[in-house]
Amino acid sequence: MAKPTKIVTSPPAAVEEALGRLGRNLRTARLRRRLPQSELARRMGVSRFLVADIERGKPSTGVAVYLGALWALGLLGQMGEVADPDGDEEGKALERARSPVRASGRGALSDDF
Amino acid sequence: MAKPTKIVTSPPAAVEEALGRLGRNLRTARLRRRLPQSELARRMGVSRFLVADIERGKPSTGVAVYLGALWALGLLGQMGEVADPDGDEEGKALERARSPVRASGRGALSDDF
DNA sequence: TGATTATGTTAAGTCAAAACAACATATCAT
DNA sequence: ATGATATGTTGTTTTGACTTAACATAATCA
Repeated sequence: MAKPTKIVTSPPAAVEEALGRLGRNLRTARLRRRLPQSELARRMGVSRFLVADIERGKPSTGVAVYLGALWALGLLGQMGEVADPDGDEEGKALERARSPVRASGRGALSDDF
Repeated sequence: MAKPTKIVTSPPAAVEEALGRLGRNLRTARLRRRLPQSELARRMGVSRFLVADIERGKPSTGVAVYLGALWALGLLGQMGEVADPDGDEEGKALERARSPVRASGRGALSDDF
């Protein structure tokens, strides 16, 4: 990661908490499936140390490692809702406030780039 | 990241897809809040380039950066359900199959370490 | 229109993420 | 108890993630 990124070296408490819980959840899911870290690591194509890292909620580890674990455990689907625009009530409210009338329900705000 | 981690350099399609959607969702949420990348970056304590990276769904970027963005956008709460043991039907089924009778509902499988 | 702002792009330097090996210590069978 | 398996720990090496800076190119607005 190089030049100490503050958010990674010492993340906000809420982020650390979320990371810790995610790690514990991954561990629980793995144990339920009776997979050793090494076997899950093999399926993901990484070393067993990375699996240990994510189960500890290590902040600096790449997202793809976390998502890869979810994928290998058959739990990736749950990521779909995470920042889903449809569930972002605050964001929708802000948008409504800007253009109160418009929008027939889909694809307001073109965010293609 | 060092020695090219396969799952990070070329993740499974499902992971890449999930990452892409997450990135687009983050972008949508930011735009709705009328925040430039630089301002979101400032609140997260990182450079604006990192924000651009996660909106593109870059796999090698640290989890904490993604979660930090969710946090700065007020969307971190949605992470709580991600690998939640209660929602892991397959895992619960496996556990039930191992100890068919037990379990009064809570905290089967001690996963403290 | 021109001025301001937002985002993309490139380059160079720093430093820690990740792999690997080797050993220590659980944990689980038998 | 013994043996096998799973996880933690330490140290070394490599290389790419992240930063800053400077410039290019939209996009937005008075």
